[in-house]
Amino acid sequence: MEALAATTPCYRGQEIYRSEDPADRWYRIVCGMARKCAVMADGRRQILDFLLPDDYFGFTAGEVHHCAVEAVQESTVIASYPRRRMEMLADADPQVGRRIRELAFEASSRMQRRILILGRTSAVEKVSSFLLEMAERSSDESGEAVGLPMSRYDIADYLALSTETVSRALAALKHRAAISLTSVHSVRIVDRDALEEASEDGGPF
Amino acid sequence: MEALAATTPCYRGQEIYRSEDPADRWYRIVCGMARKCAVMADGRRQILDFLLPDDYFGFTAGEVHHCAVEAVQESTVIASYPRRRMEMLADADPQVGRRIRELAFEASSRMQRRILILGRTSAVEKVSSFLLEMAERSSDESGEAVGLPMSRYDIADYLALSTETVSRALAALKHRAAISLTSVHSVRIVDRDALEEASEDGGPF
DNA sequence: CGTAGTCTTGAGTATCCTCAACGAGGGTGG
DNA sequence: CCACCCTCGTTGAGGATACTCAAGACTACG
Repeated sequence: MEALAATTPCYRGQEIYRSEDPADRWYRIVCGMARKCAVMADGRRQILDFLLPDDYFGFTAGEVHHCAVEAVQESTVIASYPRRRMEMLADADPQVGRRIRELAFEASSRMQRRILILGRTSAVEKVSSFLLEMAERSSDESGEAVGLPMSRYDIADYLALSTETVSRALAALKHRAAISLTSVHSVRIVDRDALEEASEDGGPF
Repeated sequence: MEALAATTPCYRGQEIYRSEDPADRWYRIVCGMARKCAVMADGRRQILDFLLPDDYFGFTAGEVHHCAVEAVQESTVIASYPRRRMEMLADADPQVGRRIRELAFEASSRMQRRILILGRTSAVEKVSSFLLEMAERSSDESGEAVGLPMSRYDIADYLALSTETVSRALAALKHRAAISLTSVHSVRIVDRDALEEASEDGGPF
């Protein structure tokens, strides 16, 4: 598989593909971060997923993409695979075919987890769940410090909230001593139990 | 594929599988309707998907299911396929393997559409989008009558709203002459343009 | 060091949720 | 066949939450 891969460095904000582009390649994040987004008729943007290292994306049954993917960080590196040749490879090699199926199932599971987060009612619940998700996925484990390279606006579009509400929810969690903001784009989980509790019942105070 | 299928009739509310059950079969709705749901720690329920005829489900990369599936309608019929043997079949027959991949990609796309609906901000937008989605998926085209066999509570858990708000949104759409309620569980789309406008459409897919 | 963009905080308003009561079907048993 | 009950659906009033608008603080970058 990797023999067919092409790696591309991307600058901050670069579009890896756009909505309606032909879906003739599959992709994987090598390092950095990207966002999968859709723009609605009225101009509002919705972020469907943040893509982290080793996440695959660009899979579709049809011939075109239905959303865009853009690099979030400077120096994000993308590996891409020619779709037709990968499909031929999957047809020829059951092991590859099985791996692709698993990747597709995982993508589906990730979307389901997203729905569970969006289904949470309060803003604090959403933001807490988001932080726990990012902590688990980035799996730095470096003292529970979680990098949030995306903007607050990105987070808001991801959680279907306003930027102000995201800010306020972070402030509330900080006030509860569940997290601390080491910098604007780096959160440290101080009290994981408190954060998990906030992600479940989120009730104020 | 179909040679290995077992078909099972289900009564209303019957569990096809539960959360944490071993994931050793794949499924397809033959007729009727089912709901995929997750229960959170505090007892609240979230409906991740409504499953309509010819929808496949039960795919997962892991060994257990992470949510439950229950029949919504009386006399829902489910076809199920032994996972191991299907995987062997997919390994042996590239055509089958390709089909399974496509089904997985489609499941992922459906989840993405769900996220776009949940990301909509107002209740009327959510309900309008939901009705349009159901109309498209059931594809009756019988005078634009859409069957809603699930309860209002189910719809509420699907859209992350309260039952009362779902009722009010339906009443509002009725008042705008976008829909009419032929019965409690059947909606007729009177003015599709008005409904699409209410959903602030433009979402891709 | 200055500027532009991002982030935070505040005040007021709109929306949705909670609580509550009432009405409509669908079964069941008398 | 009717009365009854139980669930589900609708409607209303009040309160909580998040959004909008606005201004100030901070950061990144030239």
